[in-house]
Amino acid sequence: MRLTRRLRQERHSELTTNQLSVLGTLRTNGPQTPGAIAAYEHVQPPSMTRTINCLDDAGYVLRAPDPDDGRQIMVTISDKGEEVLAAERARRDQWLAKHFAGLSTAEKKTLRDAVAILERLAAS
Amino acid sequence: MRLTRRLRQERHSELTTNQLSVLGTLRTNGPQTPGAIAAYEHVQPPSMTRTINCLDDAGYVLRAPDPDDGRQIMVTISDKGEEVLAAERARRDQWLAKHFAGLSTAEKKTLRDAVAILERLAAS
DNA sequence: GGTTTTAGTTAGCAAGGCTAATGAACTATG
DNA sequence: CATAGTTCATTAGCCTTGCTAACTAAAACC
Repeated sequence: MRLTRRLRQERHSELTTNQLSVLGTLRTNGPQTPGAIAAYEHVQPPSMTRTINCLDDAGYVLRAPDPDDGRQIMVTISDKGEEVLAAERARRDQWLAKHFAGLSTAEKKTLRDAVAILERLAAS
Repeated sequence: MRLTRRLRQERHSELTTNQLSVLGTLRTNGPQTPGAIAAYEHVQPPSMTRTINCLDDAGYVLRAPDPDDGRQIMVTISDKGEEVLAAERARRDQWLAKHFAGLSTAEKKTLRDAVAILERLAAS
């Protein structure tokens, strides 16, 4: 919890950390249905619907009906979404460069390794 | 974000992860003023006031005026708070035992080392 | 003794969790 | 093929928890 809030302090874009996370998922994994995004982000579908609404209203994502299955909807990141994500990434790189400067090579490797392990635990 | 929400799913007590975090801080670091807790948890004082109100109303913490400085207030974990924290810890131990069973000794060491590094980054 | 600073709180706003319920589209079964 | 069940997204309504701005009371400082 402390780490999450520490990172929230670094956000300076117009988007929240949640919204950036969803946008990053769309960029990395490609267009997804709301249900798939919700599962990946570990929230219930209604929570994701609301986040997608915010992103949609502001033009960061696009909704398109699935031609094969009328129940499903594909969510895609828009050009505007790509731009804001790139800007945030640049800012994050600066932050990382500044704070990782004080870490040794071994410490950086420890963090990289830990990320892989935690990704697995989070997905389980 | 994904990891935070993954962990939220494991909560089964009557308290939220935020409230448990504050309670854990009080147990580990002893009685604190609201301002000190807010700084440690990386939130603004009004946010912490509200969380403490919730915990206070439910009897998990106690507020006591500071005899030396009339502006300050000391927040202390109550017996009920200790109990719920112990119960949550037992549940967490079960979860860890289950999910860490699939990790090697080296992987567990990596996670322990990473925690120390991240604590430093969060505090900076 | 009056001004400034500091600590905690109150008020009000927005984001984002959740469950329950709804509606539309797909699937399966008799 | 019709009907019943399932699945997906959404809506509605609740609560917690961030925030800033404003307020009160106590302390500190000319």
